[in-house]
Amino acid sequence: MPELVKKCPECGGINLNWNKERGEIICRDCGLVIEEKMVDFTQEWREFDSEDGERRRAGAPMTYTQYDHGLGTEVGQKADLFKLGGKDRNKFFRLRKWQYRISTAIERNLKLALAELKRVSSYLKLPKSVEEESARIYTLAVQRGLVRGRSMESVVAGALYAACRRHDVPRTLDELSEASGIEKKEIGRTYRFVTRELGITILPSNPADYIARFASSLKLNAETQSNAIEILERAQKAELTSGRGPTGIAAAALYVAALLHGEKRTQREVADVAGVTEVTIRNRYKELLDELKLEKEIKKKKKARKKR
DNA sequence: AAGACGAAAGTGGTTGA
DNA sequence: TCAACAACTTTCGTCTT
Repeated sequence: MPELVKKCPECGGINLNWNKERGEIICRDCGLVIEEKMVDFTQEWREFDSEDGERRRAGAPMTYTQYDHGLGTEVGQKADLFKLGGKDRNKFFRLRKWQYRISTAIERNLKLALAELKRVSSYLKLPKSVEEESARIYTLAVQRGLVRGRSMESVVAGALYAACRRHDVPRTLDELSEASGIEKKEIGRTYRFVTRELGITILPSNPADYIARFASSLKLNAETQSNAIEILERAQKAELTSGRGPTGIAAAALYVAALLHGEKRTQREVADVAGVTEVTIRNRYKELLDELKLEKEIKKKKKARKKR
């Protein structure tokens, strides 16, 4: 936990939960997401085998976010020139030419793409692990020639979207779209294409993964939030969730939970943060009421309000 | 007047013949 | 490759608070 944040600015509670993977600090008392999208400060050593503890002294960790995996060697250093005699100097130029040739179109493409990837990733403040994963996916995509016929940016966005999903830090297509400037449709298309071609299996994202983020932007308290998750679990048991958009379900669960806790939000407000329409919320909401027998509770609430 | 509700038509994607 | 289909959106009129 970084030292900067010790208390929750909302309720003053010190019971904070730092979720490194998601880059979030969540107040257990009031549910406020204090440092959403915070960068992950932990180092990534996972490229190394842990059997040999000394190994980490061998250099910086290999990383996919450097276009040559951080292992590149420059042949063209000027200082070396003066150490060489005439013959060797020819050799030097030959080597340099060779080096130039192998820095193929692929590598140049990668260099550009990874710059773009970093840009978008930092705009969304995604954890390093996700950035790494998406860089890996993009690299594979380039090697398989999947970028041909598609814009580099859209493939980058697709890779990021996939990586987010794999790490259970889902971002909506809308968010990716805003960050990358690529149309939602296009991102979805390349995302599907790339994952299919690379044989990457991605489970449908869990609606619960969206709750914390949505609840935070709606400024709902922790009780409401955990209630929403509870509703979600019941919905899953009633098989209301399969085939539906996870964001819509999450939004509806939050909407109901907010009603039940007397922190009513309009359908529009909830719809906006979840990136769905009111109609979808209504449909999910209705299903929730039907299947989970929540009508009574809602009616109770209404009566309670009338009394006042 | 704003919010909630629901019907109807349209969109983009999946599936199965 | 095409048609049927499900989920979701857009739009719009009506009812409720």
